[in-house]
Amino acid sequence: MAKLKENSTNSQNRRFFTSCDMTYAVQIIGGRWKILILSALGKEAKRYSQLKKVLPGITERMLTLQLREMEMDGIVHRTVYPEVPPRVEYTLADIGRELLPICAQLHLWGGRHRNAATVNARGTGSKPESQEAGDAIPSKPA
Amino acid sequence: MAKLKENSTNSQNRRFFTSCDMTYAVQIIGGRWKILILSALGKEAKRYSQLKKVLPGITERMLTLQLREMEMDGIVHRTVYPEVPPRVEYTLADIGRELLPICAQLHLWGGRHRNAATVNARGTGSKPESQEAGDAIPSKPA
DNA sequence: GGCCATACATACATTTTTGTGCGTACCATA
DNA sequence: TATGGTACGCACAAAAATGTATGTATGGCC
Repeated sequence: MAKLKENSTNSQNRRFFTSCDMTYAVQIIGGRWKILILSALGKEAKRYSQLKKVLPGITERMLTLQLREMEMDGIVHRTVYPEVPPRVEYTLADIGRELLPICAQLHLWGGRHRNAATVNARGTGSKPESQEAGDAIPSKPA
Repeated sequence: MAKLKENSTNSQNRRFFTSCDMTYAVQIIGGRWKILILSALGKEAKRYSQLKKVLPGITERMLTLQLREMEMDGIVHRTVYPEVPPRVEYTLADIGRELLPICAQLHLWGGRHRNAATVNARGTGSKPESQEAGDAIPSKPA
């Protein structure tokens, strides 16, 4: 009960963020899995189960949710083949594909920076090994 | 009680994310305020109170937290002038400055995309007006 | 003394994100 | 009949992010 605070700072900010081009973009690639999925699909279309394999540690729920959001955001396409064991393929839309170079730059920046910054401990273990996340990361975006 | 699950998928994923260059980068610019602060500081050094003015709706707590994190991540510098009313100036570090072009691209992408995508309702109100967030957004990054 | 401003800190509450565990429809194959 | 695979859906739970409210130290000014 008490107050539902529909007009709290939180709500207002949320409204603002979707109205700012930059934060809007960050909301779309933000979160734990979005860019990884993006990169994974950057190489080629993949089906649900393939994405699961490629993304280490993602749960089915998260994969579904993220894909749904990305679909709503118009950066991936979803194609259902009404076959016997169901088959669903995910593809990058054009606007999604436009994000790939940005991902690549983030990847480069991350690499450079992590070597420079001497482990300022934001994770738990933080061994500075650059695991490449399967084929999730586009080594050559173009 | 029950289990604290130190080795839950969550923890493992967190570890993975800091070991992947790309997600590492996203963690740094991700969140509600990071890029806005980044962009704001991209133009010129600013002090705490100035940032507050420039960032619509941010709370002092959030501003402090974000700045602290960005400091730890080595993308901003913090300079304290031991004056009578305290004065603290925040500057972009070099690695922070390297993010500016990426921000600019995100900004561009966001602009293009939001015009194309016909409001798929991720926010509350979602009027497609592109507010420029004060001077937070670098219109010409170079 | 009382009030102002700055740049926070701290306890607490709420919201959002992410994860856990289980179930389902379909048909095939053993 | 039992089991297996695909691509999810759903209820619940834990964790992380964000917001609210209040306090603090300093010295100047009235």
